[in-house]
Amino acid sequence: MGVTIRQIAEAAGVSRGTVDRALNNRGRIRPEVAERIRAIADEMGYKPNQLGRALSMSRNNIKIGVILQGAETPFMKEVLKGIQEACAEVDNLGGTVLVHKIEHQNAEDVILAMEKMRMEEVRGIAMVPLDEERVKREIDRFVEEFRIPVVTFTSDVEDTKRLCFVGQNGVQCGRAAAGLMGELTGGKGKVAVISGYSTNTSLSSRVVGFCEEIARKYPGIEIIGPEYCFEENGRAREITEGIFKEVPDLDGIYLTSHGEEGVCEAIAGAGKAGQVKMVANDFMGRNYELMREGFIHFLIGQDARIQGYEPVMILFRLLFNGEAPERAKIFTEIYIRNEYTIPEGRH
Amino acid sequence: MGVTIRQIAEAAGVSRGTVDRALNNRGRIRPEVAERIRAIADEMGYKPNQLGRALSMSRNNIKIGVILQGAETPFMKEVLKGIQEACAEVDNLGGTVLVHKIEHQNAEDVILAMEKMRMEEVRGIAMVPLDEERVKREIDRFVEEFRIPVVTFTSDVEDTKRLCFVGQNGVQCGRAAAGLMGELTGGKGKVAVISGYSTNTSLSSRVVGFCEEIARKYPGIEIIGPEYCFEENGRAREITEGIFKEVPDLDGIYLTSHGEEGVCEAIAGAGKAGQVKMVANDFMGRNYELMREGFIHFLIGQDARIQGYEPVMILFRLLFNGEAPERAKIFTEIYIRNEYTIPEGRH
DNA sequence: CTGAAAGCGCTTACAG
DNA sequence: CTGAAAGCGCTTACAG
Repeated sequence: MGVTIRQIAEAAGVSRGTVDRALNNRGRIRPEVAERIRAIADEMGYKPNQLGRALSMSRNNIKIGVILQGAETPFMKEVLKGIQEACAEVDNLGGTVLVHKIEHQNAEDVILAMEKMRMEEVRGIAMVPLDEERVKREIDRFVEEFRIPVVTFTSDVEDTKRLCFVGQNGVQCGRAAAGLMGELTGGKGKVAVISGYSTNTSLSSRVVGFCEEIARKYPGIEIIGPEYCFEENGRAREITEGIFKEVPDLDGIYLTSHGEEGVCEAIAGAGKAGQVKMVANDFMGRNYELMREGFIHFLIGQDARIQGYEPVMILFRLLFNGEAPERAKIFTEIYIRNEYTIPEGRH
Repeated sequence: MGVTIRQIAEAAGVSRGTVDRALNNRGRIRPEVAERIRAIADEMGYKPNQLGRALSMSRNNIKIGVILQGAETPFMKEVLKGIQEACAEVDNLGGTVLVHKIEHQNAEDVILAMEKMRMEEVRGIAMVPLDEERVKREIDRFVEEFRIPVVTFTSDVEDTKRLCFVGQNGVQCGRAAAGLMGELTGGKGKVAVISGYSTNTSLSSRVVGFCEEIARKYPGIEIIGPEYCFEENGRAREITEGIFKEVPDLDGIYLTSHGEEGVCEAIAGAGKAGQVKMVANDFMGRNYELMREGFIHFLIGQDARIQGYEPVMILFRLLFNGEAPERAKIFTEIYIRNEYTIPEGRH
C-alpha cells in the first residue's frame, strides 16, 4: 500500500527516528537533513499511517473530559448517545473519555466538575456551559492558564476563549418555523407563539427568529404572545385554552419547546385538530405520534447525537493530529420533518 | 487502558497466539482450553483493540471495488465524495478501495467493470446496478460462485442475491412531497406533476408515492399529468407553458427531477412566481437559489454523500470484522428544506 | 544532531 | 494442539 517511514529512511540513508523528527518537526535534527527528508517524503507521496501512529501514541493516552448539564432531559440523553459513540471511537484510537453528568443546570457543579477534570489531567474539555460570569471566567482560566482547550456544545458562551461551539442556530431555527407557518396559513391570519422559559437563551432566539421573519415575509400574519408554559403540559394546555377563548379564529401555533401534549389536548378539546396549524420542535416524546395524528404539521429538529459526538471528536483531532476546527461556531443541521419523513424504527 | 491479549495470556498461563485462537474461533486449539480462555477474557472485560487488529491485518489488505454509473451527473459527483471519504478511512485502516466510473448507464460496461474487479481480486463490490437480466445474473454469480458480496446503492435490484441496498425510498419521498404540497395549497386546487423519464424506476416511485398520497389525504386536489421533461430545461419550460395554457388556475407543481430552471422560467414568464407552489427534488444546481428567489417552496433531498460512503463501509465492516448489515434495505434520510435551512457554505 | 532498540496490541506463518 | 517469534507503521526514551 502506502509509502512507509522505513522506505523513506532507506531512500534517504538515515534511520526511521530521524525521518520521524524531520516529518513531525520535532527538532533535534540538522535543518538541511530535515529539509532533504521532507523533499524525499513529498516526492514519494508519503501519507502517515494513522493506525501505526495511533497504536504507538496509545502509550501516552489522550484523555478528554465531557461535562453535561440537564442530563435528565430526553434531549441530553440523545446527546449522550453521541458522546458514547465518540467515546468508543476515541477508545479505539487509544484515548480515554471521562463523562461527568450534572442533573439540571448549576454553575457551582459545573465549576466543580471542571476542577475534577483538571485533577484527572484531561487534555481538553467539552462542556455545556452556563451564561454566568464565574463559569465564563473559569473557562478562560482553563484555556489561558492551564492550556486546556474548551469546546462548548448545545449552549454557547460567545464572550470567552472557548475553542468553538457546536449546536443549533436558534434564530435560524425560528426563521425556518416562520417559513413553514407562513406557507401553512397562506401567509395570513393569527398565529400564537408558546415558548418554554423566557430566560432560556436558545428558546428566546427561536422566538426572535420566528417573529422577525413573520413580520418581514408574512406581514399579513398577526402574532399572539409569546406566552410561556415552562415546558409543562398542564400549563401549556391552560395557555392554549385561554388563547382559544380570546382568539376563537386562531390559525396556527408555534411551540418552541416542550408542552406539546398539553397544547394538543386543548386543540382536541376545541375540536380544531388539523385546522389549527402547528409547528413544534424536537423529535422527542410523543411528537412523532402527534404528527401522525394530525395535530402537528411540521417538526423542526436538531441532530442531538452529533452535538455530543462532534465536540469530543474536535478535541481528539486537535490533540491527536493538531487539527483545529474550521469555524468558531459549528451549527448543526436544522431538520424539517413531516409525517412522511419520520426515520425508521423510531417511536 | 483496556485489557490486552497479553494480560489474558498471563492470567491463563498460555501464549498470546493461543488466546488469539480461542477468542477468534480459529480452531487448532483444545476446546476446554478455548472455553477457559474465553471465560477469563469475559471476566476481565476484554475488548479487542481495533487498532492493533487493523495494523496487524493490514498485511493481507482488504480490497474493495466500487462501480459507479452515471458518473457525469451532479448527483453522482456528490456520491463520489462520500466514496472518497470512505476510501480515506479504509486506507487508514489498512485496506484499499478501487473505484471504476462509468459515464451514463450501460450494462455491458458494468459487467466488464465487475470482471475487472474480480481480476483485481477485490473481496467485495459496491455498485450502482441496472435492472437488466444479465447484470442481475452476474451479481448472483459473483455472490454465489465467487463468494464476492455485492452491495447496491442509489438504485436497487431486489430480486438478486445482493447483500443489501443503500439509497432512498422513492415512494416515501413522493409521499413527503404530497404532504408538503397538500399543506401549501390548503388541500385543494390543481397540481401538475412533471417527471424526468417514465422509464426511470426511482423517479416513477416518486410519482406513484405522490399521486397515491394526494388521492388519499388530499382528495380535493386534482392532479395534472405526469408529464416527462427528460431532465431538460427547454422541454420542462415548454411543458410548463403548455400546462399554464390548459390550466390557467394551476396551484402547484411537483417536479420529481431536473428541469427546475425551465419550469421556473415558465412560471416567471406567466408572472406567477410564489403564487404557484412548487416542490422539487435534490440540493443541486441552482435549486437553492431558486428557493431563495421564491420559485421553489420546498426542496426534498437525499444525502448523496452517505450513499457513497456507507456501501463501502458496510463491505469493510463485513470483511474486517465479520459484521453483517442490519437490514437488507438501508433507506437514507429524506430531507425537507425551506429557504431557512440551507446548509452553510453551499452554492 | 543521529541511530538502534523497544514498544503499542494484535495476527500469522513456522516449528514442534 | 501449543508456543516463540516476527511483523504491521509509527513514536520515544536512551545512548552516544
